[in-house]
Amino acid sequence: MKGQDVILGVLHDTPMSGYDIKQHFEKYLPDMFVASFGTIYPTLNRMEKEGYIEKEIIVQEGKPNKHLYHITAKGKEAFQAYIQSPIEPKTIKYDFMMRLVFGKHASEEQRLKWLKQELAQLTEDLDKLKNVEQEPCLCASERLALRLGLAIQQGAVTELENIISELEAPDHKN
Amino acid sequence: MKGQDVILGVLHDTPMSGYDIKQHFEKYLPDMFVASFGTIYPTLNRMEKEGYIEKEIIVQEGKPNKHLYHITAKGKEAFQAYIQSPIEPKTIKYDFMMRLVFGKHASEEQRLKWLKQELAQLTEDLDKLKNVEQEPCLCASERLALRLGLAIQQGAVTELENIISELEAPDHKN
DNA sequence: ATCCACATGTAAGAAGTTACATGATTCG
DNA sequence: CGAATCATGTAACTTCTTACATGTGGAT
Repeated sequence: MKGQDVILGVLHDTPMSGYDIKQHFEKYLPDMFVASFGTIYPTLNRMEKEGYIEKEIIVQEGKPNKHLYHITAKGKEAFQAYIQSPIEPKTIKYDFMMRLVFGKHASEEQRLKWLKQELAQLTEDLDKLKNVEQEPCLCASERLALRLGLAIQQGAVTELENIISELEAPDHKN
Repeated sequence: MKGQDVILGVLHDTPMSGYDIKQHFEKYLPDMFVASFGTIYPTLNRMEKEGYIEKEIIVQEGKPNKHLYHITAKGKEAFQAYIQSPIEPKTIKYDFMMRLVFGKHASEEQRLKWLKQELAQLTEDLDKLKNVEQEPCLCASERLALRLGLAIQQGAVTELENIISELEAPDHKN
C-alpha cells in the first residue's frame, strides 16, 4: 500500500485537490494512513505525468487556483491491481508505547503525564471517528472499517482510563 | 523516535547483537516498532562510529562470529535525551483497514477472505503478547505497556469475530 | 536433498519528512 | 495586528525497503 494506492482510492469516487485529499485523510482515515503535503503534491504530479489522473484547474477568486484531479481508466486499472494484491502487514511506530516499555528510565510523574496526554489524544481521535459515524453516505464496507476502528479505539481509551485511575488511587503506594 | 532510540533502549540493560535485537523486537515489541536487518546493521555500525555503543566480538564455533554491542556513557546520555523529548504522534500504515474502506471495489468473498486472514493474524499477535505476559522479569512499566497492548489487541479480535459471524449468519442476505 | 536457523553485511532505489517560499482573506 | 485557513509547490535530507552476497550446521 503506497500513497498512490490510497490516493487512487479516494479519487475513484470524487475528484479532489491535494489539499482536499489531505483533509479527507485526516477526517476519514485517521490512524490508518498519514501523509504530508511534501508527499502528496509530488505524488500527484508524478501520477499525472504517468497518466493515472488528469488535472482540471478551477480558477478561484481571492484564493489560489485549485487543481482538481480526476482518475483515468489507467488509474482505475492500477487501483484494481492494488485491490487484488496481497494485503501488506501493518506497520506501526508507536512512540507512546515505547515510552511505557522504557518507563523505568523516567519518573513516576513523567509516566503519569504521558498516560494522561495519550488518553487525551485517543479520546480526541475517538470523537473524530464518532463524528464520521454520523455521516449518512457510508457504504457497508466503510461502516465495517469504522466499527472495527471504533472498537479498537474504545478499548484503548477504557483501559487507559482504568490504568490512570488505579495509579491515582490514594492507596496505590501501599 | 528513531531506530537509534529503540536500540539504545534495549541495549541499556543487556548487550546484544543485531540479530538478537531483531528477535527482541519481534518478541517483545510487536506492533510497536518494525525494523529489518537492512536498517539494524547499518544503524549499529554508525552508532559505534559515533560512540554510542561499543562492539565486543564473540568468537563462535560452527556459527558466524557474534558482534555484541554494549551501550556507552554517551549512549545513555542520548537515550535520556530521547526519554525527555516530547512524544511523537504514532504513525500507522494499516493496509487491511484500507481494503475495508475501499471494500466496495472488491467482491463479498474477497472481503470475507480479508477479514478471516486478519483475524488469524491478530490472534497470532495476541498469543505472542500472552506469552510475553508469562515472563517473570518484567518491570511495572513494561507490564502497563503489555496490559494496554493486550486490551487493544483483544478488543480488535473480539470485534472481528463478531463481524465475521454476522456476515456468515445464514440470514444475512435477507 | 532441502530448508531453516544462525549471523553479518552492502547497494540501489523508493519513500517520507522538514523547512522553505509565496500570497490573499478572514476572524478575533 | 497576528493567526489561521486556503492553496501549491521545491529542495535537501533522512530513512527504510528490497534484493543480493556469503557460509555453516542441524533437522526432516
